Amino acid sequence: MLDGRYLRENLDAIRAAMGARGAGWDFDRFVALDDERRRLIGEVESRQAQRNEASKAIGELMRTGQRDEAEAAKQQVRVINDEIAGLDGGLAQTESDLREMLLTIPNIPHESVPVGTDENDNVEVRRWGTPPAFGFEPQAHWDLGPALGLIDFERGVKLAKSRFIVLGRDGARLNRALINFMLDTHGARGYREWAVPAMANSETLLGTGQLPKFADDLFHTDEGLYLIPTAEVQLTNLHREEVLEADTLPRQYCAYTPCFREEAGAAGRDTRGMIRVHQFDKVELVKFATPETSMDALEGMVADAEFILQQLGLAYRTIVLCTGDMGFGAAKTYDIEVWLPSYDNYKEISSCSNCWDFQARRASIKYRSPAEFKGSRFVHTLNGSGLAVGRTLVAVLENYQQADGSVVVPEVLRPYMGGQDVIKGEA
RNA sequence: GGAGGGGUGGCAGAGUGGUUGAAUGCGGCAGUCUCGAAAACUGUUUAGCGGGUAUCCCCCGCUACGAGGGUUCGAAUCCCUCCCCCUCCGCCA
Repeated sequence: MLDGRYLRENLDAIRAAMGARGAGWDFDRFVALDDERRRLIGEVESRQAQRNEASKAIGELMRTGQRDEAEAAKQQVRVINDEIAGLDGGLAQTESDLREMLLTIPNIPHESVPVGTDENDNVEVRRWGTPPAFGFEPQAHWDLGPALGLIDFERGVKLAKSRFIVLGRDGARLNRALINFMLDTHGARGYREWAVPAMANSETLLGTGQLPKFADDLFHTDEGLYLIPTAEVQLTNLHREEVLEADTLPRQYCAYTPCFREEAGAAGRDTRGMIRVHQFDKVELVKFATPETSMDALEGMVADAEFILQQLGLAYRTIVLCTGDMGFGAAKTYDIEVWLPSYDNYKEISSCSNCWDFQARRASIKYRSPAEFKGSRFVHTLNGSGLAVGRTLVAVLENYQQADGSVVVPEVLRPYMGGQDVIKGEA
């Protein structure tokens, strides 16, 4: 959510920013609603002041026994109250319209973000590693995984529905090894670990921006709860409606959770394999930072996510998303893409964003620094995958496969696999 | 799930319809004292919104005592619904 006052005072700049994003928004309606809102507030408040004054006087009249005068005054206040009620109705409607508008306007791109219309305008910033050269025809994970008994697509469908998978044997162990490796690695680099609910309420989803605009992407229960699409939701909302002390910033959090996505509108995309499924595991990174440091914090977070891939020896490239390709709440986003032989290309495995004060304003997450300023200010929130575990598992299988159909376990994972160095099919 | 109790400022805890945004205590901040600190004493200490001035300095007003509705001239105080917490019972990993 953007600040209504800031919006009002920077209409032209924000109009241009939304143009760069390719996001349509009715600025004229906003201005009209905002003017109307302030006019009504003025009217309502002046009458409320009258009423408070009169009520106080009535109390005095009652105490001194002037009943007739009191009754007359009461009648006057009733009239005022009727007026207030009438104005209030209009004000409530105007404010809810306004709030709805503010909740659906996307974030303003940071000045360092390249302007563009879609993913073709994203800019690669670096590459690391070399895609493996196989002396044989490499298999895609959707062939390799089932052959080794690691991934079972059919049973995933049997247990739930399509786009759910089952991991078996060393697939399950490798998945768990990746989770533990990622958590331990980030933990050693200054991220505090949390375990959070896999379900969240609507206030929480509103705070991070999944609601109200993207309800179709979420699974929900008939009790009004939603399955989380990412731990970002929970880690960021840990501090919803809180004021943090500046000397505790930046805060760096991480958590492993399953993630659930309806993937409405993704029919036909990535249908093969486990690249796009309804449930996957992810280790998430979240930071709370001051406005002065948040851009550096973003670079650091990207480096932390990249470090996992470096440790795993997986080739990747990092790109910065252009204005037209960024997510709703992001001011700047880097995607990290890992090399996947089956795609003969790089495929997204992490997305790290600085949301600026966009989520903080929605969720009311502030910080105070008495030595620097009075009161409190909104923090900046950042989030990034560190990494998507399912896709990492795919990348390990495909990049580490051998001519005989086995898979070498990356060295850093072996301690998490009981020393196992190769994955073979069942004997 | 059943029965009962309760949700007030950073914390503790008063307040059951009329200058109560809210006593008191603790904590925090500032000052006096001190070489400095402690103690003591004095003062101060919520947030959001609207307007003025103008821009984070102050002034005026409105709103907020779990959330939402209602009664009333007026509600932290009365009524209804919901949420949450505590105690006991039941159930359960």
